Amino acid sequence: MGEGVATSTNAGRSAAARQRVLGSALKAFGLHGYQGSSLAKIAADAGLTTAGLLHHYPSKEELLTAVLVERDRIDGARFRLGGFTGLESLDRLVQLVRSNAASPGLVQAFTVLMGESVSDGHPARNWFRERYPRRRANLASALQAGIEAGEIRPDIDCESLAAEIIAMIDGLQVQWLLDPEHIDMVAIFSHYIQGVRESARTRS
Amino acid sequence: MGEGVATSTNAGRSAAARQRVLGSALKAFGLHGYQGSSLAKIAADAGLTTAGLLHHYPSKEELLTAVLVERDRIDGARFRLGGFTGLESLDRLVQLVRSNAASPGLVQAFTVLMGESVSDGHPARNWFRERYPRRRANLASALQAGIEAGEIRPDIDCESLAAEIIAMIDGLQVQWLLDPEHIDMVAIFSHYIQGVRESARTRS
DNA sequence: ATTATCTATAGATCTATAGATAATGC
DNA sequence: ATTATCTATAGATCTATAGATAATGC
Repeated sequence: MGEGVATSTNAGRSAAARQRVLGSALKAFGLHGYQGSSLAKIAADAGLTTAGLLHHYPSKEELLTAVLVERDRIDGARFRLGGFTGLESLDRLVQLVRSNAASPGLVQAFTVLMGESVSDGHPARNWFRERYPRRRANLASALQAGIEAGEIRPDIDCESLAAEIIAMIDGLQVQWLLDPEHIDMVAIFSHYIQGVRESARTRS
Repeated sequence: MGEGVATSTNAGRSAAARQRVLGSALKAFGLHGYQGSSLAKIAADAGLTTAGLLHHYPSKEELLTAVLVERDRIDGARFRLGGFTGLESLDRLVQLVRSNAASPGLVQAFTVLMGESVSDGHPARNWFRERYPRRRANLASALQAGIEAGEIRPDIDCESLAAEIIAMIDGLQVQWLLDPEHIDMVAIFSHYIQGVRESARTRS
């Protein structure tokens, strides 16, 4: 307990309701996509009416934005590779994929929204457009540090390699979500990363 | 013109209308996704009313199915790698990605539907669930032929490598669609395939 | 006689707003 | 006095059906 505000205060009730709504929204978006989810069902799942939900998030678009911002907050450390550089950052990515494999619901929500987001005028489009350069830059600079440490060959194009690795993560998630029994996402990614390591490291 | 049926016959008018509807539907699904597209707008774009469209495709789901079946028909030869085996099939994939890069509308439609399809109960889900094993088996058997020809190392797991390569194609498309100026999908994929070639070929 | 297409509309949504009610805050 | 939540509903969809109309088919 001890954490957060008492639910008998207004601030506490509000914060608790907002959290429940974010959770229900993420679940609904994963199950049915953004366009396929209705505020009424999200609200009911969070124990509110539609009007009650809209008191906290004034439109469906702002609710989606709030969900994405919340993920940014929670994932803050996750994709930031905190402290891992060079070849070590590649192993760290394998760990991230492994932890994704344990959260199919989250992965499904992100994959659905990622797909929807490439359609014109989708409210998540901007978020994804900003997210990818961030992810690429993050990974690219970790790899660049590996070059400077003499661990990675200096002729590697870190930005392109980062895009390539991120594409592999995203693409494998689709096949895995559609057939988790048959596609061993962690094994395939791990094998792929072995190949990247071998071709990227300085020949000794 | 000579091709097809005269548009003054019933069969001809029908076939022409069905084709227009399929084209409008594919365009709409790419722009707004399946859930975000309305039959009224698709019908209007094809020069029909909603009821007129539903005469040809009796429900929205059946329209989506028809769009996907039509793509199967047209792409029949495309992903089938017809005749290419072993390392050559990898070069053929680079050509396919290059031709995709020239059809952003098509790629967008497929990426949106692919994303939506991982949500529960989506009408495209089954199609994608069947499509991926087909694509993987196709590519895997082309690679297997390369092993038998002594061109590819026999310890390569062709099925896993096929899943890996297909994941790369799909993942790159997302980043490319969101930022085509910045992501050179063909260059990155081509570079990736070079790496695959080098690690897969028998050492001489 | 059959087929293509239309008008009209039922019935079920869905998002969002207006305004009431009941709680906490001071 | 402010905030959380509700009831009620406006207004705009959306899919699909019923049944009419106008063309082609034989």
